[in-house]
Amino acid sequence: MIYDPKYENKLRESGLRPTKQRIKICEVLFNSTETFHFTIKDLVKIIENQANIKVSLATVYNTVHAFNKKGYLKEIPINSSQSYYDTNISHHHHFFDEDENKLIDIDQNDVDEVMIKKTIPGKKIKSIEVIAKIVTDN
Amino acid sequence: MIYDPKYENKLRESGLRPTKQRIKICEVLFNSTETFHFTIKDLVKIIENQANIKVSLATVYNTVHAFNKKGYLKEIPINSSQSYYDTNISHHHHFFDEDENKLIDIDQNDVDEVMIKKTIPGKKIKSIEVIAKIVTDN
DNA sequence: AAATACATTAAAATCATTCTAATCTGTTGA
DNA sequence: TCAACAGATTAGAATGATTTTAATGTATTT
Ligand SMILES: [Mn+2]
Ligand SMILES: [Mn+2]
Ligand SMILES: [Zn+2]
Ligand SMILES: [Zn+2]
Repeated sequence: MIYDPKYENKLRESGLRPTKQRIKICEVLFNSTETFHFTIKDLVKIIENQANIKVSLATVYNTVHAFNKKGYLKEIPINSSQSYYDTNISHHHHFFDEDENKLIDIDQNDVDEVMIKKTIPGKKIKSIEVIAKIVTDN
Repeated sequence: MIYDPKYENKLRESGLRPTKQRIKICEVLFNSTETFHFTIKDLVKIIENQANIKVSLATVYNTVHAFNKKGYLKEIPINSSQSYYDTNISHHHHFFDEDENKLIDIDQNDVDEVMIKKTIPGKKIKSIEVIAKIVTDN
């Protein structure tokens, strides 16, 4: 089997071997020009729809976790029973539509850079996320 | 039984009757001058420690949900299997210490107001939260 | 090709949260 | 005051996302 070297690199750099299940996950996550937000359940559904190949839940979790740890995916902090991930790893922020339970990107340009004056001794800031909850206006 | 009218009001305004279990929960949540962050598990532990009275998990969830809905508590968006709540309902933001799994307040004064230029038709912003993840610096 | 290390999988375990349904208590109005 | 009712409490069951297990399969190394 010939692997798209882009995916092979992403996988190896994430500490994973390029297997056909993982290549399939990569195709779903990284093939499109548009980035998107997803839950594990969403991802499994997409794979099943496109699927000639079966991927177990355990493999999906394991692969998404490795990509998240490596920084090829970003987990978005949301109050939900499910984790939400983003294939857009550039610095940006989010609306969370509470009616639809959907994330919407806010460009970095659409928010002034968040400057935090307070510091915690011995700690460094790893990430800053802005989450704006939105609801139907009426 | 004589209720502290402060708690009786909070409860009634949240649509709940003032029972001794709920008064106890109020004492833990609202008695101290210091605000604090907690998970349901934390809260149950505090109640058990101070406890002459037994409160079921179902009642704790039910009461916390009612206070959150009414705005007497705030749920903080965090990637965690547990929900984190805040007794500080004033507008402020948070560090999340990933080593300790603890929230730390950031005063409104310590962050410039977050202005979002983007709008979504038919939707209004309900809340804006800034979460800065911090880790040991070395 | 054989040996090894790592991956896949179905199924079980875990654990926070929600639900159920039996029992109990605060509230109200006769 | 006190019966009747609405709502509250509770233990335990159910749910559902996530993690773990352990048997089997596959990529990689030698
Ligand atoms: Mn997670
Ligand atoms: Mn919740
Ligand atoms: Zn995004
Ligand atoms: Zn706080």
